[in-house]
Amino acid sequence: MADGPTITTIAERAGVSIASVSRVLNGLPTRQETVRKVMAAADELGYVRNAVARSLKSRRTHQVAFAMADIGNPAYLAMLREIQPVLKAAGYRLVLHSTDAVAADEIDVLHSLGERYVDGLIMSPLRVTETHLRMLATARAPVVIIGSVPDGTPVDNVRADSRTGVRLAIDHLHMLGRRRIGMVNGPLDTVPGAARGAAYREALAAVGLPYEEKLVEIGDFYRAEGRRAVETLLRRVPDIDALMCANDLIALGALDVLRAAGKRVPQDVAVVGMDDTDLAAASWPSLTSVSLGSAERGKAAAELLLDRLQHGDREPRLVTVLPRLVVRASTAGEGSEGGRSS
Amino acid sequence: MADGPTITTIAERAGVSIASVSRVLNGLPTRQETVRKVMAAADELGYVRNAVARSLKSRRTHQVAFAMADIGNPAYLAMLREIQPVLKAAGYRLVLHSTDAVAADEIDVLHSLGERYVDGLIMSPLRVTETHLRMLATARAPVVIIGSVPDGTPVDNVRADSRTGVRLAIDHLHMLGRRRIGMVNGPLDTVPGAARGAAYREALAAVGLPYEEKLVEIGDFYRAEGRRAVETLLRRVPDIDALMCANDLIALGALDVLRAAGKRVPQDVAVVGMDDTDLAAASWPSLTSVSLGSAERGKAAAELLLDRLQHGDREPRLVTVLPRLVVRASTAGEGSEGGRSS
DNA sequence: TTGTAGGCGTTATCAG
DNA sequence: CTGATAACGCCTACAA
Repeated sequence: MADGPTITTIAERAGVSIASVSRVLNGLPTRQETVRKVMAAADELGYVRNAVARSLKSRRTHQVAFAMADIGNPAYLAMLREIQPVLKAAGYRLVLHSTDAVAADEIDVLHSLGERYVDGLIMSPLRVTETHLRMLATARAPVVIIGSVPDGTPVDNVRADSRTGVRLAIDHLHMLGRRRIGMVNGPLDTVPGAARGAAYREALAAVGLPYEEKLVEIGDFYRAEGRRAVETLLRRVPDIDALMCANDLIALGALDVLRAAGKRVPQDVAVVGMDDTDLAAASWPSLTSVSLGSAERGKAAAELLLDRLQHGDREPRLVTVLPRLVVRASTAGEGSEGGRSS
Repeated sequence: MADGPTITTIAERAGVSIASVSRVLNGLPTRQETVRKVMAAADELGYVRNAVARSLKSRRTHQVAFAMADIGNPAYLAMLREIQPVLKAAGYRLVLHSTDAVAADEIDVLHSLGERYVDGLIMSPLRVTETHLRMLATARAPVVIIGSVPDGTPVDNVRADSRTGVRLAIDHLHMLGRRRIGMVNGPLDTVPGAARGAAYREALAAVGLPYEEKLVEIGDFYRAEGRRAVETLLRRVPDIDALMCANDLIALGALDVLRAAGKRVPQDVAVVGMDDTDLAAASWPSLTSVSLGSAERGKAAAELLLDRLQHGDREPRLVTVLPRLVVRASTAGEGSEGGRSS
């Protein structure tokens, strides 16, 4: 752990100037003899370039940050799994932030962009405040937002279409004959919470079902909250026959509660989740879920960012990923597993 | 995205020297009037410290790297979930690497430590080669290894005890009356593969069962490989009555195949996984699994590293995390879920 | 082809 | 208390 050699050390050892060392190290035209001497010295000393000094000079860190709302949510991990290799292939390191959906932490990340320790940022905020927008407008490095931002915000944006997603789920449940379809949502002041709540209402209308407040319960996007919410809902509407859950974690909480209450899934109550995470396929019974394309969104975000890092300014771009209903046992019964329809 | 202000910009604006600006920004004793002027200028300009320049000078980046073998394996994600908050709380950023268990990539990470873009490294190698050891011995920043390294390697080390873990599982299966207990392992040239293979043999001996080669199948630590291996095993030994799988992904693959083959779990074949990932609790049937304490190991690793970053040199330390058998439906039958015993 | 020197943005030393 | 000034390690004109 001794202090490492620098180009100065090498220069002395090889009996040349630091400029020559730098040239050799960067493959610039140099006399063979000099190249040899420098390489030899570098090898013997076990020289490794100092990335920090290099960044200071070049104004590029070859690092990109990914700020996710909740590192414990497999939907974000699915994004991470796609983002990482794309960046790695392009020679970028990935710096991770978990903001726990705390707006202040997100602002913090945005702020720290100014510190220039990364060349760009991919961010997935749950709430988008005025402050977010102001900071995005003045960010000192390219930002890609996974989630929705108002039109005109000068950043690249990758969106899910949870509205259509909810619609697919409700149609499915309706076709299965369900008529008392409840919704377990996350906070309404979050972007996804608001979108999914509105979509639920719309989708019910589309199939001719009335919207009833008693069928809706708001919690948070975690499994424990899902349990709590479904307990409440079940007490209020004992004969509820379907549950549209705003994400898979909530849906798993629902399965827990239903099992404990002796309700059969899907015979008594059908359950649909959202995000189609690994957990959906592995749960018991396996969970019908609306895929919002977490993986695709992650990949698209990484590619948008890379493109901007490489080709600089251009119009902000918007990518929308289409949802897909993945039908499994929690709505389709024992027999049919893994069927897919769009 | 214009070029940001530097302390020089501020100095000009405030009519003081850059030295004074630096002092104010770092809270060193300064005249009130100067403080005011500098802060005002900094605010107006929206100044943010340049982390790169700061690192060059201070020789600290406040970044730590985590190199995991497979970002798609929930066991590593469980570690990540613990590591991240610990580092964050201490003011460190986390840089992520996924090496996909390719030794060359791991060497690469170790090598890039010399670039000094991080202050330390947590690494979880599947294979430990001579080169690994040589590089660990000369690493230019503190390294914590999650996994086993030979005694005497000058790094902090957090270990699981998969030997005892396998033993717990085999005892459990034996007590349930299983006598043809197969093993689906990962590559034997990996540290965990070797350990678990040997442990299986030992554990069988301990309960008085013979070791039979036909009961063992080697694949890789992925679900698809688990499927393949179990298909082979099932063809070779149709009346096998239990499967010890080297991790949860393999075990899920086993469940897939058994279901397709019309075998009931656990009545016909009992299945045990390892790592006790989220997937184990959520699978169908839920999976009995040996917890090797992924979360605890991650946390311990982060704490060891922080401690070393803060208190410098000391003897390398070894932390061993104890395994725990988590019994679920895949061995205990429909009725009993989530029981725990050590 | 090579070396000298300046600068990237900070921090820290040392006179004033 | 403040202002020059010299590092930190590297890259790159520019001059030799």
